[in-house]
Amino acid sequence: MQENLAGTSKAIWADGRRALIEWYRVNHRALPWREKPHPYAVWLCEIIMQQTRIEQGLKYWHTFMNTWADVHALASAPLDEVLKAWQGLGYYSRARNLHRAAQTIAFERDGVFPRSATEWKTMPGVGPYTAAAIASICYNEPVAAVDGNVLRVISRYVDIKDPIDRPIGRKQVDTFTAQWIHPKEAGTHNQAVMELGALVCKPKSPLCPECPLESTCINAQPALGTTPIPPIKMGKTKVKTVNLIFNVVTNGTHVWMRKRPAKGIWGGLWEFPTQELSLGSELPEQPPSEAKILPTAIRSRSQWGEPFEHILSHRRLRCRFVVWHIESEPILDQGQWLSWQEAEAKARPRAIDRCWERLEKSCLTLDNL
DNA sequence: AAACCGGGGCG
DNA sequence: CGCCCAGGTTT
Repeated sequence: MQENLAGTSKAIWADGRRALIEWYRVNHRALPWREKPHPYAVWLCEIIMQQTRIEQGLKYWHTFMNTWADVHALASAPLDEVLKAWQGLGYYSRARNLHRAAQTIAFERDGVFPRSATEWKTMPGVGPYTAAAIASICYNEPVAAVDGNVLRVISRYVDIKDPIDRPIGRKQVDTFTAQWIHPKEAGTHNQAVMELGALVCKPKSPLCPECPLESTCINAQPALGTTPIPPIKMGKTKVKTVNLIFNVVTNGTHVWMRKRPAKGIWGGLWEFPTQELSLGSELPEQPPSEAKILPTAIRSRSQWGEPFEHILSHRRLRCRFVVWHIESEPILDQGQWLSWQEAEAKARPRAIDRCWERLEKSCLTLDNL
């Protein structure tokens, strides 16, 4: 593959690069951080957009920019408020790392952003892709930003036969892009490859006839709807099924909630006390025994919510909540009483939010208890 | 090298 | 229902 970069093919890749950048200037989507790239806006955007579609992340980016206009404001905000603004986006460690990096930049670097990709990589939450993206977009440092789009586009373009989700295929993409990156317009070039992947070189049914790289692409398809072409991928880790019972303990005005530990799934978010049922067991038809969850409750009564499913990338959650109306304070391991209004203001996982919606629908919150 | 870590959208 | 998304961190 490296030898393809030498000799005659080198001129071909250069032609493709020129055509690609020209295509980008005409066809790129207008995104707010593209007009005048500022490190804060670009960094924030890159963190939010990790494993996230632009359309989904865009409103979060606006919320963050409007709420915390610069790195000092973000660094001074309570982490809980940052997590609340992040609620619903997923991968919550991104929010915690974003906040930590903001504090480093604001308090230890006096507000001075890193400049090189190498320097950016020392920030929590900033890996090889994000560091290259920021350094190239903001400073035109000639480093290749390789994301999911780039892996797909390049593996097709230079016909990589090894799985790109394994080190062997990944290395070949890195080797090519490192030499292909435009020396003077790295930011435009990187964004052009990604934009091409999003708009033209799509995972299924790529639009080869519209592609600026068609004439130099080894895998270009003559017509639409033809045989799928690389990337070759190995694989998907198996999804495990877990049964969860969310215990909504309330005395009418307040609800018992607890904050999850900072690391692990849904780190730092608030939840109802949750029981994980043993693997393979069915979701029970009857509420769990009162003694197990509310050892000291007096005169409680319970109501089932209807079962629902919540899908994560690596888990299939079969969920059900049970509402415990109690008249005395429960003794639980951790957590605290929150008014429904206070609880509403806490950052919650989507699965807990699903319970919330159903509780509201059954008029169980606030008024109608 | 593989697992973990969310949530949404689309064919 | 499987696949993918402007990936990084931990084991």
